[in-house]
Amino acid sequence: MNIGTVAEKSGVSPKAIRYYESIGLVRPADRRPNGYRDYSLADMQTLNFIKRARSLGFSIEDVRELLDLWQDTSRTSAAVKALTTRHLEALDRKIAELTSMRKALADLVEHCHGDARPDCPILDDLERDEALRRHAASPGEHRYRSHNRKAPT
Amino acid sequence: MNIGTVAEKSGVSPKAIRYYESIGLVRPADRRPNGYRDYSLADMQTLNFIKRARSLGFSIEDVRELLDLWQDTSRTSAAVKALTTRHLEALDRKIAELTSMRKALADLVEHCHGDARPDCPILDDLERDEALRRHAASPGEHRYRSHNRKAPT
DNA sequence: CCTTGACCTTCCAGTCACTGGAAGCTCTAT
DNA sequence: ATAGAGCTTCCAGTGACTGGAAGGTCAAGG
Repeated sequence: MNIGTVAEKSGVSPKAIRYYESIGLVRPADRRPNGYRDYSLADMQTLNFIKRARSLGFSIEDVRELLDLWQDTSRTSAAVKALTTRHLEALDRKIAELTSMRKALADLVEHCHGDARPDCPILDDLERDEALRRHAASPGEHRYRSHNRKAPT
Repeated sequence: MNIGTVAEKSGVSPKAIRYYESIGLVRPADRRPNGYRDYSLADMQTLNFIKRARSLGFSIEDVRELLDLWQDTSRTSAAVKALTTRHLEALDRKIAELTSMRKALADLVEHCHGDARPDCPILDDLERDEALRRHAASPGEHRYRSHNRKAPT
């Protein structure tokens, strides 16, 4: 199988496949007399495995470990679970971070009139220094009243 | 103010400040006779603004636009809101993507015994090709029964 | 037989937002 | 005088590729 064929079937681009080979994630492909890479069904399975792992957000280094475990018949499921749990926890941290950003932004967007006037609570928030932002957590809408000053030059 | 001082006060590292200058995000700092950069309070306010915008997940290019809007007294709050809404939507997409990964992983982790045996539903999932994975969505636990085969060599 | 176009090859550059480190100059305190 | 901290510039590296250039190969059609 040529690289284009295996790429299409596995959903991994030819560029990515060559890249994986160059970093030693997959073993170097066999070559035909004309120099073209030649892939077997087993190679395609490996690429599918990688594709799926990547789509679950595992890093290349994680995938390297997962491939090792997959290949190793004397692995323990505990090792696989530990690796996966670690990744899951990292995902949770990332989701929490983004969700916190999302919340702050939604809050800001909600209070911006979005009209032709320049007053904007979003810019007010960005401009405000951190200590003030913490104190500004009191209830009521007055904290969104615009009090822009000229930007520093 | 030296770069180290303004870095500490703004929470932006000296490296990052120099980087921002090099890409034209902030105007070149004044220099003292000895060649050291010299920062004003206004410069620090700009750095604070950038710091806060970055912490809300805005890209550098977004921050560039936000700074322009901030500096522009004839801006409209509609423009600021549009930019922010665009970013908010991107965040939502990212969160949805990560949450979907998280769900799949949590499902997998839950069904992995995590003991000394090699059977592992996580590896089974990674190994399974996509068409099969879709079909395997039937209820019941049998779909997690391990049926590892030797890894391709 | 020749051409066209789709493949394939390698290698280099660029992405994003910095950080690390080297080599060298300046300042402050002892 | 010297030590150590802080400043300068510049180059390289990060992650996981993608884009593109320059050139070889293959299959089909005229």
